[in-house]
Amino acid sequence: MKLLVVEDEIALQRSIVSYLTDMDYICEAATSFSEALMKSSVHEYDCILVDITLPGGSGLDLIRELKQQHKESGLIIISAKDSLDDRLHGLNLGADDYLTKPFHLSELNARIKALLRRKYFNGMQTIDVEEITIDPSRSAVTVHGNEINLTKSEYRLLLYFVTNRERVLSKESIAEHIGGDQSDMLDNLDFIYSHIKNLRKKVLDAGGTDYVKAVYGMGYKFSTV
Amino acid sequence: MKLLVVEDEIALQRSIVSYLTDMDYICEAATSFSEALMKSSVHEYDCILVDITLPGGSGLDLIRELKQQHKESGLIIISAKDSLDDRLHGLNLGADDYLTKPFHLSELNARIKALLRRKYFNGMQTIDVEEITIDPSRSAVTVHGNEINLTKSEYRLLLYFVTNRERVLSKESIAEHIGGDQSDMLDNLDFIYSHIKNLRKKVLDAGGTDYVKAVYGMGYKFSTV
DNA sequence: CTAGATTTTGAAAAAATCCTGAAAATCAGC
DNA sequence: GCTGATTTTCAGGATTTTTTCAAAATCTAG
Repeated sequence: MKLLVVEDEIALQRSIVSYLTDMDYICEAATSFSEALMKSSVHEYDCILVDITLPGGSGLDLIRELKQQHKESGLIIISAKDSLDDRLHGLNLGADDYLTKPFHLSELNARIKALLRRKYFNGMQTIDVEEITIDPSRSAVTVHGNEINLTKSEYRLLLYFVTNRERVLSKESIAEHIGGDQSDMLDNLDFIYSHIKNLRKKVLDAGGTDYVKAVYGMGYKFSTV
Repeated sequence: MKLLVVEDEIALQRSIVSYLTDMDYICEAATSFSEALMKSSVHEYDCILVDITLPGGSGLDLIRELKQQHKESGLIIISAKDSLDDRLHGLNLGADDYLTKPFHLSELNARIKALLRRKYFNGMQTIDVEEITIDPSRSAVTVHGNEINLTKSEYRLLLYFVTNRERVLSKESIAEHIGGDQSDMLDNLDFIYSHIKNLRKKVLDAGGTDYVKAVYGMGYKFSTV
């Protein structure tokens, strides 16, 4: 399996490449958009990792280009940004998964493995967490294969959770990711409770497990471990 | 943690330095443009506070210089002006945060804390001290690999300790770091005893060592030597 | 060694947070 | 404009954490 790592922070790039090489992947690296495009036009990669916070142009454009050039390559976004728009945008442009910095290399490895398995075994572009599957292109969610009906807020909430697994997410940041654009509504975050309650209920009613754990005083964590 | 305070109003400079020293930061001060550049070229500071209304040259130029000189230092602008332009300008030149006069010292402290946290903990995978491992991205703490469950205050306390190893931390500064946001006047610091007791107990129960040493009459020191 | 100050400890009061159910407000489609 | 769905607010009770308090243990100065 051959990978391309597009990352301008040399230290991070090195540690990623080193780790993935140890995992028996064949790795190449690029530090800029142009280099990434050039390399990907010559070689065929099973999976491309892209840091969309790369300087010198929007990373999202690179994703569009890469996806056009190499429809077969899996695409994983690495981002320092914490913005829902960027993620949805990236996923809509055809990325298969994404990872928010900082991340564990083992987590990256797991994502790559999952992506390659999906890519080569069923070709579905979905985010899978245990019995929950999210299809961002359709904004559809299934539990044990049965589709459940989520409201927009619940869907955003779930997406924010599953893309930040095992992390403690503050109610403030959750509110931002549900609310969309309004950033100065710090007065009352109680509506979070309702959305979490409703999401939990729908997942449980569909026979799923409640992975949403409250972390007292800190927020919530979507934990499958 | 080492800070440089660039402020020409002596009274304000004194009160800032005095307060931040109480918070157990190591502080140095500069009263002019040239002094700031000189000091910053000799020492490496974790964070530099700049009053951009400094006489003898535009403070924004100083920011540009400082940022060129020391890309690693965090940079917080202090200004009497309340203009959006100045703020944007400063941030565009590479400042990390911005504070408008007059401000509460506790507010300044909060900004510094947040900046240092971003600077040092984002991108860092874990903080390891002997058998204790802290994963800031997950707010998780393990002792000998076993996760222990800390409350918010205990977690903040531990984080403050491990990032200031071998230094005596006053009860006042510890209280500040636990309290987080509201920080006016803390008449009674006894609650620290409870948090320290609980943190010690949880670490010991997990088979760890108690590195929290009381320094009679001075405060506490997290010492592994 | 003693006296006074400081730290430790346990327990109880106070405060904060989370969960739930239901009502009020808002939004979207017709 | 109406109607149903969605979002937000609100109040209670349950739970957890934080803070207070007082007694016991420990420490330092003199």
